[in-house]
Amino acid sequence: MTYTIKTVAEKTQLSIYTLRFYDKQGLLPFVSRNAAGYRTFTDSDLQLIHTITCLKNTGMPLKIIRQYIDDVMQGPSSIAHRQQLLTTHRQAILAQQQKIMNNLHEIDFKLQLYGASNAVELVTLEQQYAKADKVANGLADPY
Amino acid sequence: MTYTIKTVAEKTQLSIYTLRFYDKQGLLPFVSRNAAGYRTFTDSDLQLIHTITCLKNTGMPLKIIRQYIDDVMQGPSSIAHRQQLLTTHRQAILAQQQKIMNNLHEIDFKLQLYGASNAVELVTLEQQYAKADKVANGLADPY
DNA sequence: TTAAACCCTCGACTATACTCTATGGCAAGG
DNA sequence: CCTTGCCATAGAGTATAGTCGAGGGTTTAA
Repeated sequence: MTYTIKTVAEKTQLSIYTLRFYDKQGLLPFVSRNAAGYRTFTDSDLQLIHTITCLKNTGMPLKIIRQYIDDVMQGPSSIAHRQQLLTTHRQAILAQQQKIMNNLHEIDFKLQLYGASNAVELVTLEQQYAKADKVANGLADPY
Repeated sequence: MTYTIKTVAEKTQLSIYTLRFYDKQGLLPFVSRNAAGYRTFTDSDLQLIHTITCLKNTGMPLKIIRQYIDDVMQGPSSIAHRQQLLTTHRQAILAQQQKIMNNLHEIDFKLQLYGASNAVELVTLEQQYAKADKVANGLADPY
């Protein structure tokens, strides 16, 4: 079974433009062409594109994804380097998740404030405090 | 207590350039200027900048952050809109976290593969499959 | 009072990741 | 055979989020 770029675009939720762009960036060296120069995708290609989107979705820059793909093209000799790339990336993901969770808690705190029965009062007070902070320092009130 | 842009940059881990850029984008309408036109930050300003980085770190585009800040400047009358913005954003964060977790599992699966005692064999096999997939479809072998 | 260290704006430049247009070749159905 | 639709490349354009340099005013400390 082989697929045209259009079919792959539908299957992967990537636009045709993006697929061609990725190819231009060296992310799809594994995609063969037919006699007419058309990209001809196989199932194993889809697997690799899936891996690429996995890495992209977790925030890996295309440059690094390219390194990983280069490793894949090189075969088993690059396993150690692939491990290094993915392990480093794994750490980055976890750190990022942690950071986001902390920030989410602060957003939840705000939501709690806005959802309180005396929200108007609290928000007004907050603004009064900010204004006072300006006035006390001889600054114009921007509110 | 007031702070210069340099001090704020140190405190917030944002560059001076970024702070000025944010101001230019309308994210810091609450920052007053002194007689010489210098930005003069108060503690309440730092609080708001903290909120901005919270939203930015969780992936909110500057355009939307600006809407939120505009709400804050408007006072208590915008509470409903702030709630709407933050609630929507909260959903987006959670969806994103879920997606990342799923992708992380796949990366972990790869790492497990590369860490297996017979990793070389498995990776070789994988590549053989991919090659066979090409050959079976009359395509050139890109590996 | 003057030099170093800051601050300002404006506008140009960079990086990343697409997105689209122009131009032209190939392919499948009527 | 020819039109419609899909494929190709090159290169320009867009969006987002900064980053920086030039030119010029301000503050501070020796």
